Amino acid sequence: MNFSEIEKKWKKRWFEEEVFKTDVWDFSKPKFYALDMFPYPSGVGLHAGHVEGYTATDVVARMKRMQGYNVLHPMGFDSFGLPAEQYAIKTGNHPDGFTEKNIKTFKGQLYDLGLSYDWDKEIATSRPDYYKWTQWIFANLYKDNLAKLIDMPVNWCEELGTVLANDEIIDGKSERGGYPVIRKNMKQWVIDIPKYADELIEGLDTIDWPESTKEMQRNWIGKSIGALVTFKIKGKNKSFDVFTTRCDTLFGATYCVLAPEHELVDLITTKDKKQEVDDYKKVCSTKSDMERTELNKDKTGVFTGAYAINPVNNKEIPIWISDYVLASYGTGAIMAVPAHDERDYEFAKKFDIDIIQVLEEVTGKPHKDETKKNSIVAILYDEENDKYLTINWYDLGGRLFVGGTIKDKEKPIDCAIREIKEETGYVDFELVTELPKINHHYYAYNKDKYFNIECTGFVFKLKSNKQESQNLDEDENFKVEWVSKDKIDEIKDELHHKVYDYYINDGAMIGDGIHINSEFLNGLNKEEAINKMIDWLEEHKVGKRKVNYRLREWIFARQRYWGEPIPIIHMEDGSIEVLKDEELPLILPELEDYSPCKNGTSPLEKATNWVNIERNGKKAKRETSTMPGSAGSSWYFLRYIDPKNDKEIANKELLKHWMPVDLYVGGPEHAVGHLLYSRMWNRYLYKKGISPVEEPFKKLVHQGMVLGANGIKMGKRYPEFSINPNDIIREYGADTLRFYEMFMGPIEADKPWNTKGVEGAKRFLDRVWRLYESDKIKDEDNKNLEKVYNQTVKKVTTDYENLHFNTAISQMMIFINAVYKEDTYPKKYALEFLKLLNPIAPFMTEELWEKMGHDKTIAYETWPKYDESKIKDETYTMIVQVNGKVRGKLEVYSNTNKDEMEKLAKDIPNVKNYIDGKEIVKVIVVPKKLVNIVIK
RNA sequence: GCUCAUGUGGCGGAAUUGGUAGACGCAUAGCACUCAAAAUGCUACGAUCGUGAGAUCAUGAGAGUUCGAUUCUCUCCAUGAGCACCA
Repeated sequence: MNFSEIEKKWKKRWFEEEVFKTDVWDFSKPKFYALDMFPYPSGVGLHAGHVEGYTATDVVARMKRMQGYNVLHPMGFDSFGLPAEQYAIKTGNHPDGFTEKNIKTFKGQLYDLGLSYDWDKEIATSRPDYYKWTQWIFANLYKDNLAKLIDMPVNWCEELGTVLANDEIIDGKSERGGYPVIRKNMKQWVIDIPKYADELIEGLDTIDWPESTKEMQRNWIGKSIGALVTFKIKGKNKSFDVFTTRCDTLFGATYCVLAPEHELVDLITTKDKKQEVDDYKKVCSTKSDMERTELNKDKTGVFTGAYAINPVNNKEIPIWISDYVLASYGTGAIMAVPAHDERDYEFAKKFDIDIIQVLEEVTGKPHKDETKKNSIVAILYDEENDKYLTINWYDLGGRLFVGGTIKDKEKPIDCAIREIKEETGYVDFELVTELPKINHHYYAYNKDKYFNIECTGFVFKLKSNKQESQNLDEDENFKVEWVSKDKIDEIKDELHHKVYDYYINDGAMIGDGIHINSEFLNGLNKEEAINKMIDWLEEHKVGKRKVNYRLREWIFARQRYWGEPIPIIHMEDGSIEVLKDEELPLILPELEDYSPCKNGTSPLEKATNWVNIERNGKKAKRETSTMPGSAGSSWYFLRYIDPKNDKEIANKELLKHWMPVDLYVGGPEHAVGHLLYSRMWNRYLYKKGISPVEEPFKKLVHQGMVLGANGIKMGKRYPEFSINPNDIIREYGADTLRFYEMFMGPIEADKPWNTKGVEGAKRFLDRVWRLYESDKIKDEDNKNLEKVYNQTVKKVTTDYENLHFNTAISQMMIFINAVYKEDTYPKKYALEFLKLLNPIAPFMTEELWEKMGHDKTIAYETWPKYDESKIKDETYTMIVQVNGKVRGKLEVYSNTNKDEMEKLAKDIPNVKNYIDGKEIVKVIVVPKKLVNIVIK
């Protein structure tokens, strides 16, 4: 097979005859919209990962055409971006030329791959006839108050000279280039995406997307339900709100923290603390995000000297400032409950602030007749020998720590000291820490009684071995033993074990339990208490239910040249005007020098004639920021439907017919960026009556990464293991490349490249080719192939539908292997098989189709059908198990009933060996599958 | 730390309303064709024991549910992705 000749021939024919051109106005057939994430046209060209994703949609698109769908399968280019800009800076040439040249290269490669795109629908985000509408959408967002200019802290990258969005930052460094990013206050254009937060979460339930991607979007939006609580400031007629998800722990709030940037800080700080507070604020402001998170896990903060009033009990609690509270989340202020929050616990420990437990964990099972009592569990640790003091009760309860019941009016700590002395005789030790109380239910066999105890745990350190005589009751019959850590596992008692857990994990009690020290909440669990507290807060007008989101405004301005100009004019009087529809597109001006301005303003500042204009007889300046890369890609799926329309985004009737996208394939790296922004813009356009659907992408699939032959990501690091699709096409042909990439494994998985596998793919396609050149193809039937043929049609069809290309291919291999074993290959099967293979190997199947006497393309032939009755067998292999292990197989008729199956099974010699002389306990018969005989 | 995904032969992978583990391919070995090689066609191919029939073990580790678990539950380990002081 001369693949390069064949591929050349068919590329030419498909192009000249416009075989894949879609008439979008043809509504007579059902529609199918198969979309790829369009590439950024870099100079490097396509990589192996593109090939996989693009081939996948192409296979489905080709099958759908044959199934009678009108298929829209377009491609375009996300052509604004940094590399073109950097090229422009370096050479002084306009980035447009560079971009269009790269687009040409890309298109050539996409043609070479045999992808059945309708190039009539091509778009590029950097072309004015496209970005006119990006600007139009922005103008409308502005008019609808969803695009705003606000003063806000932003991620500023000095080296790139621009502001970055959160998803453009990785580990505190810029995604492109890896430069440091700091926080800085700037006037910024933002899109108010949080307004759509709830809808964007709810919409996820209606679409067929990978669960992990949906989850990522949910986390990114970060909805949390809680309450706003108002705290008054002592001695001042002021108050502040805090956001909390745990208002049930309000009785345990022992201090409050404001973010250093909080507006109230200066107003409430007392004179004596002013210097300290100012110093701290200064330190925080110079810290970058990275320093605040990565390098500074250790809590810092200062006391303001002011006190807040806890609204539930009117207690005065100190107000601190600390950078562990973020100005940008919630209200920039928190109530701290150190007993039940890790961070507050750490902070309180460091600054010696009160810790009040208001929730205790429940262990054991409650019983209706319980006796209440208070008790202690004491852990005594001998640091010198790294051993713990335990008491071994042997059969009467196993190994335990020291424990005991608190007597009347005794303090828990005194009880613990007394019990250690009485039970073990040790007297010289000191308290290390007191652990959270536990609410424990248990049954005491020796007393035949149910108890409910509130138990306090203590940890002591042994100071010396000094020992006095024990003071034991008669029934106290045990051995005192010092044991090392690994022996602690012998402690099976739930209560004692829990106490030890608290000791090991030293920290706040985060889990659920019942409330204590909380007046009207006492005895309630977390959920009940939260609801009751919110009711109480609302009733007393000191708080209310509140939902908070992690999602922030989408920063929509970049200080770069190569992006859509923002269609905004700043008037001399400070007012803002938005360009009218007929003024669009606002075209990027050409520059002498495309490099960024030193002072951090956009390169467009240099286009003075363009910037400084007169409007309505007054002086005015154009906005010089441009839009981020994700602007043009947030709506392109709408434009493909009607790309040349200069009156509107796209014709409404066409949109109504073609949306939503039926299949969208692209890399998982866009899980939150592009895929969230697109959903928001589409939702906005839906509300404007432009997009006909709430969700633009009905089904989404992520292709995995194609790794180098070493199993490591391809790239600059290991160029020797990198694969260039061009080379593969030249050496093996596009059909082989497509076939191999589809056969590698599941589309979503990361898979290493294997050149031997490519050769195997080529070998199979050659094998098919030879079969069609052989004289086996005859105009007669071959019953032997009937079953496997129908199975193959069925499996390939459903597997393509579900994007399981690897198993579809393996079925086609099974079919071809079967044909090779036969002397005749019925012509009708031979023709139908070409259709099955065509979506994956379009070039050679077109050629073979033609060789078999057709002058029209195979692309619109009718997809093969299968006959279910031909797949079903008259017989099947019945499995016979004894105690779940396969001991025999038997070919039986499909209509064999249960009794017969059992009888036949028992007659198999090997089975007999196992069951003879044994008692048969049970026989499980699964019709059409197996018989399992259970013996004793 | 949190969330999610994944873990099966020498390798890529198949099989999940729980029912023959390893389809298909790669690699390897053997046979045929050939003067020979390549190509091609056919055969074998998880491990261990056994001449064989067959047996035992085996789907990251450990437990559990079940007549039966790669598939369900719990705990742990490893890898990958995302989030990361989000109150």
